[in-house]
Amino acid sequence: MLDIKYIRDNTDLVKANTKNRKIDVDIDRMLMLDEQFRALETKIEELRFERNVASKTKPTPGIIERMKKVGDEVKLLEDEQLPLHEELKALLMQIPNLTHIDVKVSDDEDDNPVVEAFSKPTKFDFEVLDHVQLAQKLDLIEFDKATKVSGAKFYYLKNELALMEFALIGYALDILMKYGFIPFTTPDLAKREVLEGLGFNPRGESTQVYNIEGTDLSLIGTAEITLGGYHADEILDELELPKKYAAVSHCFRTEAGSYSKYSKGIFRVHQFTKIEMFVYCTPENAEGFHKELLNIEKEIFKGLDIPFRVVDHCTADLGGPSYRTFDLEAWMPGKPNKDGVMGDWAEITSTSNCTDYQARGLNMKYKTKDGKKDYLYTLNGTAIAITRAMIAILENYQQVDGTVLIPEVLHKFMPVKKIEVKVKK
RNA sequence: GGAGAGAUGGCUGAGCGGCUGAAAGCGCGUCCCUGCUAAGGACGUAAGGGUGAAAGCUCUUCGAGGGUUCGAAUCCCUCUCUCUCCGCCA
Repeated sequence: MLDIKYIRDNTDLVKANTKNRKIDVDIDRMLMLDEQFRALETKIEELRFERNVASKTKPTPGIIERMKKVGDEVKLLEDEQLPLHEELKALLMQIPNLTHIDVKVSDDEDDNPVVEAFSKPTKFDFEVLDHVQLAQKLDLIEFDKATKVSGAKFYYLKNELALMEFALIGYALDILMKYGFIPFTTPDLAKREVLEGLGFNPRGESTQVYNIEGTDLSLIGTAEITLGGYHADEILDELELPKKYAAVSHCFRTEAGSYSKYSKGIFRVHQFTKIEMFVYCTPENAEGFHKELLNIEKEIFKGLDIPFRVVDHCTADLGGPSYRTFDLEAWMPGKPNKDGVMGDWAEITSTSNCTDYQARGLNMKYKTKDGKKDYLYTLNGTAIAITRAMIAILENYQQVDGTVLIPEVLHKFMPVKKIEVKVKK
């Protein structure tokens, strides 16, 4: 969340930013609630002060009578204050983070400028198949069985593709270790307060989050949640920064309201495996680490030899906590573009600089040598999202003879170099 | 799942209705003495909020939430977590 004092002092700026982000929050109402809340707070404090003074010593019967009234009045005012505070907080949490000066202002969420294009789309001299067709021919994914067992948008990975999950994990972790990331596996469930503190909304109408009935737990949609909650309510020493973490986790998403979006095969699913990078650092280092995260993502996909480009999220497409977000989009030969022609770019990774927005939500600070305290900056980035990477590999590495080659960098992590049609036994 | 013990500041740990935002020790900081180390002394040292230009004044917080009371770290209820023992189990 943003600092409410900042919003008070920079109301016009915050309003404009919120509008650019296409978020509809009644900021005037929030400020009005804030003012009422503080006015009540002052009254309550005066009464409590009176009571505290009286309570220092044994009171006379007269004072006891007076204090009974004071107590009742405090209670009354508190009851009046509570709903104000709740609405205020709810509104405050809806206000998105500030936006990097270089981010394109646009109200079209597809209007993300391409900032770097590294390679040309893969060329084929035969008719390409999409990953669903390839997976079927090569017996790599089971959709029908998954539907039977778990429902739509679930899948079983099978044969070489099941092995490839572990190979991709091994490959990506090797690179992350090189950059000094501490490897983690984390819980797949997290508390509501953690999700909310990080700027995820587990209860809204179009929530992406699965909640566990009868608990305050949610299935995580990304390890950003468990890595971001890791230092909740802590004050870190500046000397131990940065903290660079990388976690392998399952990710669960309801995909509510995403029916119109491209969702063939394993592109948009309820569950997948992902390695997430997360960095805690000081404000002045955040931009540098954002670049580093992006560079690592690029290194991973350059190594896999997948054509990709980098886009810079426009204001309409930025998530609430993000100050700036870059995506890697891979070339997916089997994905139809908006004109219905086969082949399109599709998101495979995303890295965000969340400045102090998440740290304020979870009360995470750092302390300098001279004892100054301030909120940490947090950044996150996808090292590899397994299903999306698999689509890119299958579709870009398909051969004229119907086989799929395994990227060379994965060879040391897998016992096969080529995916072939299985002989039925 | 059953039985018991516990949860207090950066840490250890006292307090068990009012003078306790909290003894003592450790740690940390500033200064003094000594000055090669080691040791010694003085003072300071929780977080968050309101108000204020600031100094200051003030409120809240002793796992969380609720209750009793003029007054709660202290009493009552509920929950969460930790530890020990038993059971079960990958």
